[in-house]
Amino acid sequence: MSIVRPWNVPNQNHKRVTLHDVARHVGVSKSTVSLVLQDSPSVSDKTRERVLRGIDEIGYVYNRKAAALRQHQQDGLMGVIVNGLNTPYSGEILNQLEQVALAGGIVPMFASSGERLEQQEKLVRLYMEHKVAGFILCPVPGTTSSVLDKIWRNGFPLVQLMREVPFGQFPAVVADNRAGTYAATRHLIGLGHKHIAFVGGREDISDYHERVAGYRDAMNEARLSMPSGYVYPIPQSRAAGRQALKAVLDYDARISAVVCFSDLMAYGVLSMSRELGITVGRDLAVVGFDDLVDSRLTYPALTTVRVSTADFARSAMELLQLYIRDQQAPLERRVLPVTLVTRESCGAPQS
Amino acid sequence: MSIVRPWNVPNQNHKRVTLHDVARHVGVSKSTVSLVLQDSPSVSDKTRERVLRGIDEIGYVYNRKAAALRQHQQDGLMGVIVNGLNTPYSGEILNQLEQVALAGGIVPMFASSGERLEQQEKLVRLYMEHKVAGFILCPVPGTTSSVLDKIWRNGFPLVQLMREVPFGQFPAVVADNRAGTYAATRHLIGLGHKHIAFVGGREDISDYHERVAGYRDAMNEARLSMPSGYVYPIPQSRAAGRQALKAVLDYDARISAVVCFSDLMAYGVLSMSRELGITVGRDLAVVGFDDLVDSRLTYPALTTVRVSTADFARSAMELLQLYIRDQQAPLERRVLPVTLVTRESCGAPQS
DNA sequence: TAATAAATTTGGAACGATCCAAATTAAATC
DNA sequence: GATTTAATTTGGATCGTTCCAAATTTATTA
Repeated sequence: MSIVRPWNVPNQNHKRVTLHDVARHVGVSKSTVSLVLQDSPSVSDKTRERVLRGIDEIGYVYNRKAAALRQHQQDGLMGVIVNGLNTPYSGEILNQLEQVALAGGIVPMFASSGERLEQQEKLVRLYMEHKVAGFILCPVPGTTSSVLDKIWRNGFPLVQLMREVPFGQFPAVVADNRAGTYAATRHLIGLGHKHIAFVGGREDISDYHERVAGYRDAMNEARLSMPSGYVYPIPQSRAAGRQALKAVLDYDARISAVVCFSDLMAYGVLSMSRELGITVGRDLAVVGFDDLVDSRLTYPALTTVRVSTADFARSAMELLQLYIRDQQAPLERRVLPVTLVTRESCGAPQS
Repeated sequence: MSIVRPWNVPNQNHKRVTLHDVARHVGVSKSTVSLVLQDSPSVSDKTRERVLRGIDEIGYVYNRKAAALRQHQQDGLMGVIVNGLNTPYSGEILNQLEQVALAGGIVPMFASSGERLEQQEKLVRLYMEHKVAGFILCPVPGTTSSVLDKIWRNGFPLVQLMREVPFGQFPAVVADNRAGTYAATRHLIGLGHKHIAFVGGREDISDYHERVAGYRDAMNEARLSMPSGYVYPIPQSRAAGRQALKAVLDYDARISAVVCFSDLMAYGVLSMSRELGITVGRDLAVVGFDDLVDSRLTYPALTTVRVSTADFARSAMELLQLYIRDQQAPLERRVLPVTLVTRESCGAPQS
């Protein structure tokens, strides 16, 4: 396993301006310049001023690699691995994470696993080589706790985002999935629906089971029957949503409501409804999950379960920061609250 | 200007396994281990084998920082700064860029400027401190060529993506914006429209002017009049699209077609049309720009100008690689071809 | 087998910052 | 002005690699 060489880069000739150069230019020692950089109180205002000016004059750029080398490890990078860069929900989370991270002086490195185990592994290794301070990770289905354990034991703290590895003892920030679909399903039941399907999600990911459980809770509570064909798992995408609607209606034409694993799935359901001549909000009720920004502008506007992406980001960063400070800190698992936001897609009066 | 400290991280105690440890464990010199890592041909198969095993046994992780320090500079990072992480178009580009980059052994660092100059500047400085090999940058409106010049003169090659700084002599990859809106407008004219508006875009960004120019070209060619209110620039978002439609219809109720600066704007236009009881495809023709994945599933499906995000990514990386190899390489500016994809939103038969 | 050539392996000097203890300078006290 | 004390400044040693010239081992040839 030899190292990956980034392209074929000629050893850069461009002579680097170093701390030493600044020192010489200003006429002090390199130690002094270093002290100024980390604004130590033990340097006089006069010299600080002079050094600062000198830095500007010769265009010095701080070298974090050299610094990190000396001060044993990390230089303010953080690895964030999500399932996809171009899925709308990830986009919103990334955006939030970036803001929180930069505010804390941390530079996030985002990447997507594409739901592929070997890609995830490759990224993890690469990021470890770059000595990230820690990982925020949305584990690919099939990730074993031994994979996470290897990361952790190498000295890299990690927090799981959105999903969890089964039986693993690692920090995580997840939505209250069960409560979300429970509320959604209850809402539909309250509107008089009797035949309610659940579509989308992958059976090998933790959040799927939680969301199905919430749906089942509500259905059982109302003593409504759920034949096997009412639950239709499928990896999420708009296209899958289209397919799923067709599948459940084929199974039982009486189905008058579907709770979707995600908004993305719901978009597909909406699209297929149009194609089948079904009017959503009247003939069919649809609930999503996530509350993407698009969801208030779909036609009809989508009733959905909201999870705050800002909360996700903030909680994840807080936890990660905790474990970076102290890897031995007690294990914490945060469950974020969800709220049902009713719009037009269920035909109910808007909230 | 003192350096930004990433949180308050205790000097990591976790004893690092170094190349030296591997050497001692295997019983060779550190130089040999280093040679194995870079799979040099001058090491015998037997020792290579032994070293590789040793690396596994004691769980060594390559330290790119140390390496980069010695080999004068970069360690395979690349800075990518786009305008937003959560805009659909960026998501698609990021996704493509990541794939191309990783395939080349480069780890991309994505960030968003949020269209704010000072944020862009901060990111650039941060990335320079991390010694990225180069930048791919979608310049914030208002970016002067002197800003880019500073980056370039510091030894960091850069390629502009999607937009260009005025009068700057820097490499760029842009879409053939003018041809795109020209084709879109001609399409509408061909369908018999006489009152055609152009909505969206910021006047301080290069692509806006190009797209408006394409629209004007077609209008002039057909001798159609364009009173000032027909062109309605506004920073893009769905909400802006809604507002824009209202504005142009207020200005002239005869307007029967709008070419939008982007698909995102078009989504807003679609949404507002519904609200106003206007049937798109019959009463109003709408054309977008970008061809987001969503655009084939909107209602009605959006006619739009496609620019391949894969082409964008590949071209940008090729150029960057070129300049990383040789900063003196002749200036290149790539204009990517566009194609009009006709769907339902103009009422024309689908292509 | 000795001499030569080729193939491997190796120690030590970088790289550019930080940290520490020691040296210098300035301020405060007698 | 001499001492003590506090405030600044400073030279090395160090972090974990790579690179180089030199040393060692192995293979080839006379």
